[in-house]
Amino acid sequence: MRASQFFMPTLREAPAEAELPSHQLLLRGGFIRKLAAGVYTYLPLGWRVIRKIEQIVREESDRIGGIELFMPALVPEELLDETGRSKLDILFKLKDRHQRPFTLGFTHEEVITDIVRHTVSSYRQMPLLLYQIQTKFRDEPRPRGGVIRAREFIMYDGYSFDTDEQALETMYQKVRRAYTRMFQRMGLRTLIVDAEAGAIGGGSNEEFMILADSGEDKVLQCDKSGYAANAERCELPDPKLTPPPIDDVPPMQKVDTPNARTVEEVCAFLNTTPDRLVKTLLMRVDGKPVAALVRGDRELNPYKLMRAAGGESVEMMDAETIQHLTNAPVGFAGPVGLPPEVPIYADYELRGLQDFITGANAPDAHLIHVCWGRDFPEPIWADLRVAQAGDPSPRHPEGVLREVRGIEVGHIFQLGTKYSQAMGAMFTDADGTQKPIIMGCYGLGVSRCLAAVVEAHHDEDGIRFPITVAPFEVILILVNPEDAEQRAAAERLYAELLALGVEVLYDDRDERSGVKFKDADLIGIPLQVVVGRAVKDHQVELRLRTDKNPERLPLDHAAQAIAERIQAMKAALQPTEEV
RNA sequence: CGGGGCGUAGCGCAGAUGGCUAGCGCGCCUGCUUUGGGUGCAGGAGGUCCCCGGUUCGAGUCCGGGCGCCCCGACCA
Repeated sequence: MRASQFFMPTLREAPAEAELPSHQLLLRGGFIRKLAAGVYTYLPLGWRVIRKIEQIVREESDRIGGIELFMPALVPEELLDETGRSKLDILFKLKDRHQRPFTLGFTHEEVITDIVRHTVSSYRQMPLLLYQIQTKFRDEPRPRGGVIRAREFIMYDGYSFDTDEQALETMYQKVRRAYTRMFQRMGLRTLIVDAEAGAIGGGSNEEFMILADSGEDKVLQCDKSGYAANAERCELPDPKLTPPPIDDVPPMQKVDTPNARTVEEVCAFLNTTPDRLVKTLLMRVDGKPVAALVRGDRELNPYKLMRAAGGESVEMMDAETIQHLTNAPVGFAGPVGLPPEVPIYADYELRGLQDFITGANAPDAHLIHVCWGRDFPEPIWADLRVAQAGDPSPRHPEGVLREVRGIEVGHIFQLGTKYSQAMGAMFTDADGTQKPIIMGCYGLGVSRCLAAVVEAHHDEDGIRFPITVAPFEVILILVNPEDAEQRAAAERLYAELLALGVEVLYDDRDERSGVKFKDADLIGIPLQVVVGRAVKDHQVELRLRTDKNPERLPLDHAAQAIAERIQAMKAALQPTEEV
């Protein structure tokens, strides 16, 4: 491609709207352009990278037997009614001319399950792995960081169908290895972490994170074992604390705490510290009221409560019900005197705490000298609090959790029968019985990977693309277009590189050399070939975007040498993981 | 949805206390110049000052309402 004929509007200054390096560089380099919040055009350079990423994802999916198809972006809302997901607030909704409600596809479990329930009826038709690469629509509450979190974005989504849990596990592990290979090929070093399933649901699931300080997700990593988990999922061990003796604890006593609702306010009022307080959170698990106790300086992880209570959904209780249950406004709930039908769960840590302060279930009042087992029944002990850096590892006795930040680029799920059950996707097994199909689903953010690659590979001059996803492999810089000798050499080398199948961007623009060098660095092409003054010696210069020391090549052999160099650079990104 | 910030030329910005033809840098166009890291000189084009309403002799500037965008948090596949 000749740069003079190409469309690459680079910017000297970064637009003020961009803060993350990847966002700034993609904008400046002419890879993307914003149309609305979280809605982006992929300009030619960006689109070339997207297509490279897609191709890697395709090849690795096909390698493990995946079959590509393409589903509609328009999804009838009633299909999502079957699983209850039509209620999700991130859906873009619209109506057709007959006022029939549609949504724009945000993920396609229902659509693929609809196809499969009408076409797969025998165990002989499985295992099956179907996938697509398609634009997804999610009306995110807060789009962020350019294409990192967009409202319209390109996603790979794969769906597997198996006859039993064992087969699903085999499939899941295959996809997991394929993902590892995909990211390796893109030059992304990923960390696989345990995760929350969110709106997708189902059983065990893992996220692929690339580590970056700008990442949205908090990841906790054990420094002794290989355990790593999204902070929202991270388990904590039962410290097996011995309850302190309560013989000398004075009787429970009600004290007035006017307008003191938050932990800070109560502590200030009673002149104590948050670790002497026990917070009582009233929640609903599968719609039923549940109380959760955590220490005042801790945070409840609602998903942990949900799992401890054996439920599938969890939400905060509304203020009205809290008022009704506790006879007090929000802020004064406590475990003492709750209706017996409200089960009380408490974090493991509280087993080692007695003589604490809680809400009194009365307006403007708290209780002091409270003891569990004495003033209210012994609660159900469970791991309930949000893990944080410095907490003990759940997998190693001496391990400590450390916090890192990550960008989630992939998420894989063992769904089980969540969708097949809800939508009636059944098959006949070898023994003639009807069973629900066992599903898995696998998402990978293609457009997010574009940003992630830049986030992981840049310096102060611009992007440093790994050769496997670079928009071009080589940029051929003609220093002085007026110089006939240079021009002839560049034209010749350009033709030779094209003939060898090299993806080359030939900067033949009528610009000063400085502009060309700056642009070359900015857009991050991994190999720069400079046709300049060395032409007098029948030589050109080859330099790497990552190492500016030039190497001189004789013009006659330059094309071949460059092609070989590209092969070597690609080989270095070949995945090590086998499937 | 809560908190903070911003909206003036394609991009980055300046335009106290209301006042004349609304500025600067970059980019763009023309000519010359220059050709190994965003060259220099000269000339030029380009604006519903986010929108609506109000106050005023007069509003980019003040007031009211709205919209858009960014950041932090909540949320998140």
